[in-house]
Amino acid sequence: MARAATTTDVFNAIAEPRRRDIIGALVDGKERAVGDVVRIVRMPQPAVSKHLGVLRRVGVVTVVKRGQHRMYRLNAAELKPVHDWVKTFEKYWTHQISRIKERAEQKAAEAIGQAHGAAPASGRHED
Amino acid sequence: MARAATTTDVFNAIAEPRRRDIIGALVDGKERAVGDVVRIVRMPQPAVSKHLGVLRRVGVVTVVKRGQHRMYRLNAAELKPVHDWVKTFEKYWTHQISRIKERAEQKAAEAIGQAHGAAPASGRHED
DNA sequence: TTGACATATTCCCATATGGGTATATAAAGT
DNA sequence: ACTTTATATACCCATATGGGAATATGTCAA
Repeated sequence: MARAATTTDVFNAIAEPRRRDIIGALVDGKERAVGDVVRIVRMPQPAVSKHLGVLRRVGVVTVVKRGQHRMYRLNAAELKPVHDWVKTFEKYWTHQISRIKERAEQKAAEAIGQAHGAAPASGRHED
Repeated sequence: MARAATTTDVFNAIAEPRRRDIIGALVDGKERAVGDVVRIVRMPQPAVSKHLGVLRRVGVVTVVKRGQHRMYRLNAAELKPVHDWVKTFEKYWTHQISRIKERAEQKAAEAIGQAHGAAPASGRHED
C-alpha cells in the first residue's frame, strides 16, 4: 500500500516536469525520433526512453518504428481528461482573479496565529 | 537524486487521485472543516489531513482556524497553471477527435511487430 | 559477418510517498 | 482540572520512482 503507480494515469504522467518537457518537444504534433527528443530536452537518452515509455503506456504519445528509429508523436487527446478536470475550476479565476488576495489574507491570519475569534462562518467568505 | 518532491508543485499535487477527491469535496468553493471532508471523501482523518497539508503547501487550498476547527477552502486560482498548460493542446482534440483512431492503428502496428516497412515518414502522419 | 548507430532494458540506489496506527496538540465543554 | 472533540504529527513500512551506468537489442551499412 504505498502510493499508486504513477505510471498508470495521465495526471501522474504529466506530474513529472521532465515528462512535460518531453511533451513540449512534441508539441508541434510532428513525429520525432528519440534522438531528436534527447537533443531537444537535453537529457540522457535512457532517461528520455524511460519517460517516453511512461507517456506511451498512458497513451500520451504513440510510436512508430521506422528503420532503426522510433518515431514518437504526441497524442494530445489523452490529455483531455486533465483539461476537462481543471476546466471545472476555470470559472474561479476567470471570474475573480482576486482570489489570490484572499489567500494572502488567510496566510496572514495563519501567521498571526490563533486570533481564534477570526470570524464566524456566517460572516466570512461565503461569496 | 530520486524523484523530485511531489509535494512541491501543483501538477504533482493533483496527480494523487485522493487529492483530487478532496479537491472535489471543496469544489463548491465553500470552506469546510477537516471532519466534513473526511466524511465526504471517506478517508481516515490522518490521511485527509496529510493530503490537505500537501494541497495547502502548494496553495490549492487555504485554511482558517475557527475554534477547534480548521476550515479549508479551495483556492482554484492555483490550478490555473495546469489549465494553461493543457489548454495548449486543446486544439488537438477540439479539431480532430479521430486522433484516437490513429493511436489504435499504431498499437496494432506495434502488435503486429516489426513489419518494419511500416510506412515512410513522407507518407504517414504529417497532417 | 562485422561494425556503427539508435533505443530499450536491466541493475542498483537514494529517496519521496502514502497508508496505518498511535499520539501530540488544541479548543470547548462540564 | 478533566474529558471530549478536532486536527495535526510522528513513526514505521512497503513500494514506486527517477537517475546513472552498463548493457542488450535491433537496424542499417560495408
